Amino acid sequence: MASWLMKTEPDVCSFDDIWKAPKRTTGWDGVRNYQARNFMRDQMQVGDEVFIYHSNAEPPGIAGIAQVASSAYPDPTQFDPTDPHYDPDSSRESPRWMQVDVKAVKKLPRFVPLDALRANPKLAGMRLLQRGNRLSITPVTAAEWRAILAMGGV
DNA sequence: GCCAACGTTGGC
DNA sequence: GCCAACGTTGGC
Repeated sequence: MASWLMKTEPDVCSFDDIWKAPKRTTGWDGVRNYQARNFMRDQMQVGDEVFIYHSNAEPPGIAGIAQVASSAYPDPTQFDPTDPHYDPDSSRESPRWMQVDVKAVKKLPRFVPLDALRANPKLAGMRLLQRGNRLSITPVTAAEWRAILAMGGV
């Protein structure tokens, strides 16, 4: 089983929003980056564990644990001209953008802020923390996963 | 609101 | 295929 970190802006969709959604599950739509799409399409498996990270937040950081709840399927927002993520160059015959479903599993007893992640030497190599990283979906190693769980009080 | 970093686009 | 221009991300 693989582990991942997925960024979301809590003003748009927070961990609590996923928790409160029907079946605690939401479609992870709106990804418009090929590398992130390829992670979902080619590598994610149902049951993979996911940290939900709040970006553009005060403070930014990891709020909870989720799991991948579906394999990848076409993101419907790419076909909707009224949606901000509409992509006129995509087609239903050959969809460009994919999404997975994500199910909330557990809120971390302690929110783990970005500055705490940066301060932990065990996480020095973490993809999220590398200079200039903007990727909204990144792999998490088993050691990183364990270290962050401990920081979050699990 | 600023701006560094990065991905994408499109002219050539 | 190069690369300048542009748009976006996301911490601060």
